[in-house]
Amino acid sequence: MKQSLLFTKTQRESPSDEVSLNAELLIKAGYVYKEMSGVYSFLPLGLRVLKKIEGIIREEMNRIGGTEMKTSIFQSKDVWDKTGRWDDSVVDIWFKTKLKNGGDLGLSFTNEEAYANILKQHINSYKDLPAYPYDFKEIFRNEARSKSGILRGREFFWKALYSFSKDEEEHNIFYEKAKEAYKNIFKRVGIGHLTYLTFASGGTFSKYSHEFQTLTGAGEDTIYLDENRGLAINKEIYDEEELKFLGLKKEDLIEKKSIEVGNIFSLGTKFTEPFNLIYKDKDGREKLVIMGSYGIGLGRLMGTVVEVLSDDKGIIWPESIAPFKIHLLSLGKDEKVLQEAENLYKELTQKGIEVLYDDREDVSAGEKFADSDLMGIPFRVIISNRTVTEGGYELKKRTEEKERIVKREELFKL
RNA sequence: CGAGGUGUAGUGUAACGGCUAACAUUCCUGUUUUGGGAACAGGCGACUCCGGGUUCGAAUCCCGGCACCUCGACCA
Repeated sequence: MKQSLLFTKTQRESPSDEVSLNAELLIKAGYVYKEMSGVYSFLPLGLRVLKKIEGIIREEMNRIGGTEMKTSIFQSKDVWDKTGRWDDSVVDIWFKTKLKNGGDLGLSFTNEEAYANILKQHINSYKDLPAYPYDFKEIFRNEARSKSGILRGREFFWKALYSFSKDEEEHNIFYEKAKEAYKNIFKRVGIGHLTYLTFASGGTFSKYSHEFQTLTGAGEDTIYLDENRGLAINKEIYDEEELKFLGLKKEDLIEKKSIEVGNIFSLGTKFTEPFNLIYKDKDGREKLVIMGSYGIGLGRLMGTVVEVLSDDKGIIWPESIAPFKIHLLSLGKDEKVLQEAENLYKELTQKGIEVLYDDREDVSAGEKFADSDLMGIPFRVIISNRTVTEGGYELKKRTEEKERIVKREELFKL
């Protein structure tokens, strides 16, 4: 993409109504626009990052047998009455409205009931199981207070997968696979080294759920971490008894602030029972389906990466989720420079390499550098009078201080 | 929802109860410039969050509302 066609503009000053680092940088660099508290629009650059994250999650979900679909954001009262979760005294974060004919309508705040209801139409036999449907979707929660930029919003984009299994054993096998898939996801988006499997409250059907907590001061959770074992326990359930049960020693644990970037949960028959979601086993006996849920907030994940991987100049995207791989800058308006930059842009683009080409002719070098640092694209390639004279291109990684001259072969090898 | 704070051009800030609401940046025009947010000149851009009140006079004081931020409560 040519930067002259990118309508978004960087800002020098931080917005006065944002304190959190992720929002500050994403707004300054033109990735997101704040509509209202807890509600952000994703601009072209922001959407590209979100799509990259989506792609990684999709690959990992498909690899463990996930089948993607798209469920509606609109939810009917009837479905949610089955579990009692339509009731405002049970769930107070619904956004609800009325249809023209007076009927009730709610906007999805989670998906368990919707999935159980849909699967009810299709699951009859043990031959139909297991099933691992999932979707990417907007979720709406009327939070009393949103905070921390895009880390906790009233509208957010998530991936939710629900597992439907014949029995506990089959469920547990998938649950472990999901755990590994989640580890892969966080590793691939660049925060694996700071993300820990964390034991958290499990509810009625299992002793624990598992959260994936990324260490950052911007987080709203407190965990007790055993760094050597790579395990943590959420403060919510932290006590002597739990520690003993998990085999964790108090003296090995350190208290850390963290943000929950994902969670996986065994639901047992909590949602299948109200929907009478049953199947016939080999002997013709009816059994309730065992369910599990697996969620990741994509916007939160994106914000967490910014929190954890930025410096005083701006964002530092990992290659895997950067909006572009290369930021190509032309300096000055010398004909030769512009021509060479244009050629390189075309060539790289034709090879399928994502390039943001800063082709603005009337912008000073310093401003281009500052913009580039702020946006955080992994590789910067500069074409200027200097490089034209010397031959080759100037290459600098966002994570490195010094640039170096590379020949075209070397660049294309990258 | 409880507590505290803040609302002024697109953005960031300033202005004693008193002149045409100022400065920087962005943007536009022109000249000059091009390796770390360049220089000069000129210009556009604000019902000072909304509604009411006090006052000869309100961005400024008072009341009510709304919005935003922070702490807490809440939070699969």
